[in-house]
Amino acid sequence: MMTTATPRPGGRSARVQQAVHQAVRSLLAENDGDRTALSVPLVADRAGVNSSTIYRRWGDLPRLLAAVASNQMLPEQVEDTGSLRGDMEAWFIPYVEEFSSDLGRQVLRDMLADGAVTRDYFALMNGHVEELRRLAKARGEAAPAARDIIDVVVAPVIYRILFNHESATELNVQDRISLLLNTGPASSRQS
Amino acid sequence: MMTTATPRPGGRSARVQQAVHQAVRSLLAENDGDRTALSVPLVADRAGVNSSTIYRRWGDLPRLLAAVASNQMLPEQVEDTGSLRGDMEAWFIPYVEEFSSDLGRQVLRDMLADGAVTRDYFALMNGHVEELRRLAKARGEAAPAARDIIDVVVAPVIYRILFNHESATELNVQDRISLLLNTGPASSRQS
DNA sequence: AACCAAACGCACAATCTGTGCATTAAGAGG
DNA sequence: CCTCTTAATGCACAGATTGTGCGTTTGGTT
Repeated sequence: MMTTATPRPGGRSARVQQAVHQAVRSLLAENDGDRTALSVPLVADRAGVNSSTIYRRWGDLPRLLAAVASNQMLPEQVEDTGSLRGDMEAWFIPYVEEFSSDLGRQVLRDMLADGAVTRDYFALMNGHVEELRRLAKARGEAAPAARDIIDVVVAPVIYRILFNHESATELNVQDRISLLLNTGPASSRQS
Repeated sequence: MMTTATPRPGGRSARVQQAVHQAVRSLLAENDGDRTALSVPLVADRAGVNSSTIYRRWGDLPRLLAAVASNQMLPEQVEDTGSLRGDMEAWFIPYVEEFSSDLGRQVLRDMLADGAVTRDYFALMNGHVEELRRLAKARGEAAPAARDIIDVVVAPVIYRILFNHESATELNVQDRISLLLNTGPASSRQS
């Protein structure tokens, strides 16, 4: 995906990458996402691979973790459910469910450690948002600007996950979608 | 601040903490925020302190970096400029200027590595937001809910800094504040 | 002045990092 | 099927880092 494009996608390279990624995931799960419990040699042993391979392909542990994270965090493909609201819920709610957990939050943070990976990921997210809009327009629905979808729905949710460890229920994703689509509770309650 | 509360605030402990924090900051600045260029012994030497001291007080390098970051990221105190808009601009714009830079973004990420520190920081941020509202209400102004201030202004800005490396000018903080205060461009441009 | 607990420095074994050099395997072309 | 080419991997190892047991120092207290 947004890992290093392998010139030989079917061969040993691919097997090694899969083994290493799997090793990272299982080790993280075993230690509840504690980074200090991981090391390059540990991952290498678990993957049945030499440490030097990891150093060469990924540079260091944080970047390996970032690569694994970005693969794990791919949101589901956008699907046509018949309405923009439906599409957004089907696309974003499972995503939030997964990454608002303790382990999911750690995965998010791992990805943030590598700036290049993170930007690629943002671009991918943006692509999915554009796809949502394309589907809506094809149905004749009005669609908010991509920028607004990010700013009103995605950003506050991710921000609150990262900074305040909020759970999926606290985050109230459906309300945020309603807010975006101008059909929910008032957007700015003054007091 | 939100580092370990020292039972002996005036003594050697305080001096050591200051020396270590300063050492981290200067080393990070010298290496443009490259974490791989730092290590516990390096910081210890620079601070004129033994490595074991750092291991004991902070546990490991990521947590030390998180502690330093959270101290560095304190937003200015909220001040009364005569209007909510003015208060918000005076409070948030310099903050964004500082942390939208490459180095600032790295500091943000360092803080995120420690969940406890991050939550404390969120609480502090929330406190400042409440202070903004208190001042506004004391002047007889209407004030948006704290939750909305975070979701409309703070979250999108921080999200875009973290995930898309946007610069202060791209972020358009003033427009976001206008959006919050319902006096700016339409909140949701449909197309 | 004497005491106590917290904080620190020292020393050191275990582990990890990262790189030169040899070896293997995937894919291309005959 | 065989050979060739080269990217990818394994091996070995010097240097650096991690993290802890133990003795010493410091600062607040009585």
